[in-house]
Amino acid sequence: MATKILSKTKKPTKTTTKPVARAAVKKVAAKKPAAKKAATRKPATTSRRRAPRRDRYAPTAIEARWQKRWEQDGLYRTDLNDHGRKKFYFLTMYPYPSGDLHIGHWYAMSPSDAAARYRRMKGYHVFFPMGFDAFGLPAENAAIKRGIHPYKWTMKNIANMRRQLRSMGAMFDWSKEVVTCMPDYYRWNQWFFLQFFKAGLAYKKLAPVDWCPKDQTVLAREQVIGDERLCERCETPVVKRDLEQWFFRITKYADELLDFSKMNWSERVQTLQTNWIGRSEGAEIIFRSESGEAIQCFSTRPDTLYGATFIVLAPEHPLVETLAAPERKAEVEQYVQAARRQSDIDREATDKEKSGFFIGAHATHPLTGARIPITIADYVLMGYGTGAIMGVPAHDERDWAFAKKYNLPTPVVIAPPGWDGQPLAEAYTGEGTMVNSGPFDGTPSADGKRMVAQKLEAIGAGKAAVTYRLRDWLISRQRYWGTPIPIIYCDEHGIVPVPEEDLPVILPTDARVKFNPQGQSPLLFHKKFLNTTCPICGRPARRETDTMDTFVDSSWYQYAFLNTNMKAEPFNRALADQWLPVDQYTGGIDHATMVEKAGERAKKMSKSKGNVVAPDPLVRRYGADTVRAFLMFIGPWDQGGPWDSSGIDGVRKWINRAWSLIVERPTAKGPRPAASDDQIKALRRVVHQTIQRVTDDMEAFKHNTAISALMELTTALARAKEAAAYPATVWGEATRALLLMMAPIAPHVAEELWARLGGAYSIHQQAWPAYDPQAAVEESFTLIVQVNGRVRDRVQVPMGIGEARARELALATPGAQKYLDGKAPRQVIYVKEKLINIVV
RNA sequence: GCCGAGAUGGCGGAACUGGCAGACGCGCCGGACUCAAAAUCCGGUGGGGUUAACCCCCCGUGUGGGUUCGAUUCCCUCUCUCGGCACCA
Repeated sequence: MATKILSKTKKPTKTTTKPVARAAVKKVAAKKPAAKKAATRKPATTSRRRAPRRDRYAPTAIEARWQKRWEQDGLYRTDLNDHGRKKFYFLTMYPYPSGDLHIGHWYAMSPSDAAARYRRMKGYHVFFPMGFDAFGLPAENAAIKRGIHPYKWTMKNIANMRRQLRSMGAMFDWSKEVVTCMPDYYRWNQWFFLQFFKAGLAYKKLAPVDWCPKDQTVLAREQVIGDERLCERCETPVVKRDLEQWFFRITKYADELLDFSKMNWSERVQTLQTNWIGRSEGAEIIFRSESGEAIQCFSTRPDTLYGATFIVLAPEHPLVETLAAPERKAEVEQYVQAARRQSDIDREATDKEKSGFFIGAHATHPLTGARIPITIADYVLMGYGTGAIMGVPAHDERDWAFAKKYNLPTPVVIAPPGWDGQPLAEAYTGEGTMVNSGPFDGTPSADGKRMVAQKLEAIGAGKAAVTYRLRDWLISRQRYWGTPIPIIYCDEHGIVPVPEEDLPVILPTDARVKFNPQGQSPLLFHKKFLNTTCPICGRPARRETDTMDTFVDSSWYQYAFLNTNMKAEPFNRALADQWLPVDQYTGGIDHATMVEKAGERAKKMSKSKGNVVAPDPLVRRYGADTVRAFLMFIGPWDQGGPWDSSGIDGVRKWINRAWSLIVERPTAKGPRPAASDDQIKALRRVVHQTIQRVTDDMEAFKHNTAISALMELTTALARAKEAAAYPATVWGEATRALLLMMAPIAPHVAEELWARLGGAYSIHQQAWPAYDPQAAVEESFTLIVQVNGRVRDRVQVPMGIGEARARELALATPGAQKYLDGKAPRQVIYVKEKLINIVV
């Protein structure tokens, strides 16, 4: 649903000091005294052999301990009524309780959690709720296959997935959890339905649905697999069938959905949305048949009206039967049946030859009065526009193909630029000048569109009109495991909405529900549910037995999380005003493709190898911190990609190194030299440069590069530790900064090490480290010396060097001398604190 | 077909506003430790040429062109990959 797609991460401008920081790291490294190498290893070795097992990094124990403590202390409970700080609402896709979390969930959620934790440390009042999208077909399938009741199956899965989600160590506020299959939740689906019904936005009509002939059931779109359109469960080709269905009139809001002015959506998502809505401007043109019927045709090119030489109706068009000449009825019927039998994929194949059929009737051209034939053809779709078009072969490729096949005339009415008056070799669909168009001759086609529409309106034969590809939302499912639609059918009063005070209409969970579908909702066979009384007259009546699409649940869950009293209202207005809009949503369009990929892979693997990419074993082996950090490290988050665990060792090693940095003594025995002023400066420099890098990366949701920076900092600190003894203030600042920056990414180990350093509980309630630009500043830089754009030398110079001096130094370098070869420079380009390019 | 995103070592990926391409990690190679292996630690690692060695040189960010002192970065062409839409009138 369009409303589900929220904005992606913003891209703040970013300033990195990467090369500078790197130089600093190297510098710190270079300070490593030769003594280190020479130092005798023996004592260190023995001590390492004796001591190590006791204090090795043991993720499982640490993680369990801190998770318990956080839970006890309610560390992640958000007081929604606290107005003190700037709010930040993180929303992530709530999972379907399929039974097991897969790696795609972790991929979507860990970076979200890291971002949420980062915001919290930056002083925001963060809300990060979690829940379950608990209605849906898999529960019913499980019931059919294994005889477990959908409710039981769902609840069992939710219990397991809660445990798995907790093992991630995310800062979800479980006190606000929502489970959509609970009456307190779905009663509001029903309530919304009733409001829509009253406003005329919920209506019922006959509509074609996907139908599996073997399972005797209606399928949701996502249950129809692949281009072959096979049933998900039994791989039988799906067919179309007409059934009475409930709809929400979302098309009424199409234009509103296209207005992005108040949205902060990415280009890509806007395009998707625009595509999806498919707005077309044009005109509705009424052709009268000779029998007097009005045929409404939609066209985006009213300017080509004078070139219309035939009318095409969709085979399903309601006028087909009325208009067909008696002697052609049989054949028309045959063609219509053939078209209906085709699967969508055949019908919609663009390269297929156009087929059509003259139905033996004619219509009158509204402007010229010409007599033009009425045909039916399967390239016209009932579901779009009016289901009828005017055929303008000279200016539409499909009409061209159709006209050529059936030898219809193709008069040119839009002259292409520089047209020589000769017949065209193919359809010309571009803009041009109107010709052979009576009073409109000479009008540019762009203006003609408007003018022709006005003319039609003036004579009552049409008007300017807009159509959309977007259809109304079909919300009914002939299924058991969903929200009952709160409607009652009375013989006397027809369709009667359930009174609001009677909500919720409870989905019966007793054993009398038969799940094997008969092409109708299983609820139809549940007499106690089915039979009720009419709210108006009190006489026996029947309930609607269809249930709602699960998208209804998820279209408002961001409100439900903010609700503290689901019994009284769907959401709390004051809290909604305070907390919405959602500040960051993950799980939308981009990550959806990742989850799909992970899902596909999992499917494939389960088929071929009998195993699935499950996070649990990984967590047991590496710990949640490593798994989280690895998922964030592998690449830019929004690019996704297939799951591949090679490389996870690198992340594990990093956390290990951070562990030893804090926990272990320096390798070398005996006193280290006191750190020199230069060493202290260099250490603080790398610390503060890293703070800057990591802060920028966290802001930009670039966890991969944030982790790289932290790895570099860890290395630099480890080397510094071996090289010298730093004053407690300096060393403390450095190690604290490292841990604080690790906290969002690897929350458990950061908390543990923080505690060991004597830090106040909890690290997750500390402020994000402040960046000191003074400390980060470099004293010198490497001036690149180029001759004709190629690097020929480098020279280390002080920061803030003037151009004249830089030029002097650069020209004096051996590299420059060699390539200048005595020639005088023609031009010298100086880029401040970067390079000098000498052009000869 | 249309729209969008992308293409950088053996692999995942990095690169500010046009300024040292390949950060960080994996893998691989070499070394230390070990009876040995694992683990750990240290060093190396784009390709080619040249050298006894150090040095040094050339090529290199999908293709071809352009702008520029200088292009992974900006512009145009083409190829391929991924995603969306697709007989939408």
